[in-house]
Amino acid sequence: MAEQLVNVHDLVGRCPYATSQKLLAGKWSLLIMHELSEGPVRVRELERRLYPITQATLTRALRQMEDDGLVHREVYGTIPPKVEYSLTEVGAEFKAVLASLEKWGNQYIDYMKAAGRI
Amino acid sequence: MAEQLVNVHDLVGRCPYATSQKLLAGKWSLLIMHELSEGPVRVRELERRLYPITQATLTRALRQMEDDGLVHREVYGTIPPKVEYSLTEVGAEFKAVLASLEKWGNQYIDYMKAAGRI
DNA sequence: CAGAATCCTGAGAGATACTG
DNA sequence: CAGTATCTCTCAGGATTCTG
Repeated sequence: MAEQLVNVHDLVGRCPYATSQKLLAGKWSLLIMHELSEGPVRVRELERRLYPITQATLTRALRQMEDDGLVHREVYGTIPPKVEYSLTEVGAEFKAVLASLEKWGNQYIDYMKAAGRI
Repeated sequence: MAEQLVNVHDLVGRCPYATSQKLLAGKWSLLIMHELSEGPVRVRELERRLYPITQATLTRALRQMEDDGLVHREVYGTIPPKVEYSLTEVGAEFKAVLASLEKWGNQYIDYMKAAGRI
């Protein structure tokens, strides 16, 4: 019996780690999830908070995340236009991850500072 | 008073989210953390589990993570060579994040399947 | 077995200008 | 204000070869 080598790319949609990696791959997705974690935010406001992200990049990221089912896009038919992004149901569940990530991130920062590596 | 725009890149080393994003940015870091979460693993074994990662890419990633203080490299002066990677103290703390990520990842997969989007 | 050294490619992100 | 359309460019990652 030859050893079977599993291609990890094929695990997206099956393995929670491979899937998460894919979803969070971008340079901005994690930060966007965090910004939306406390409620809907308008595009312009996101742009400010994520400075120096560019409009094109932000739009691309948000659309991708919408396709991935993480965020919801709410369009108000007003002039001037108003669009708010918020977390979907599954997206909101991600807040648990954000919480543990925040905790660990702070531990990490403290640790590295104490070790003089920051 | 002009509005101050904070550059999120400057938050690395201060904000837990910006910092985590930076650390997990790579295509493989999250998966490597997971593979090492249950104990030391030899390079060759990592290569197999992370197929189709290339040797050069794996080495680069591991060295970066070593610099970041996430993993430890143990060299056994034997012939043939044997090198094991393991999580450092802070690296091991990351297992809490992996746990919540695993939970969420599975929720996500189930949710998307139920919605027929996978 | 582990990894160094090269070269190369492509996808993602930045910059810019324009529209309803 | 939100979004589209291009174009450019960087660099992370892939492929390959070589060594102790």
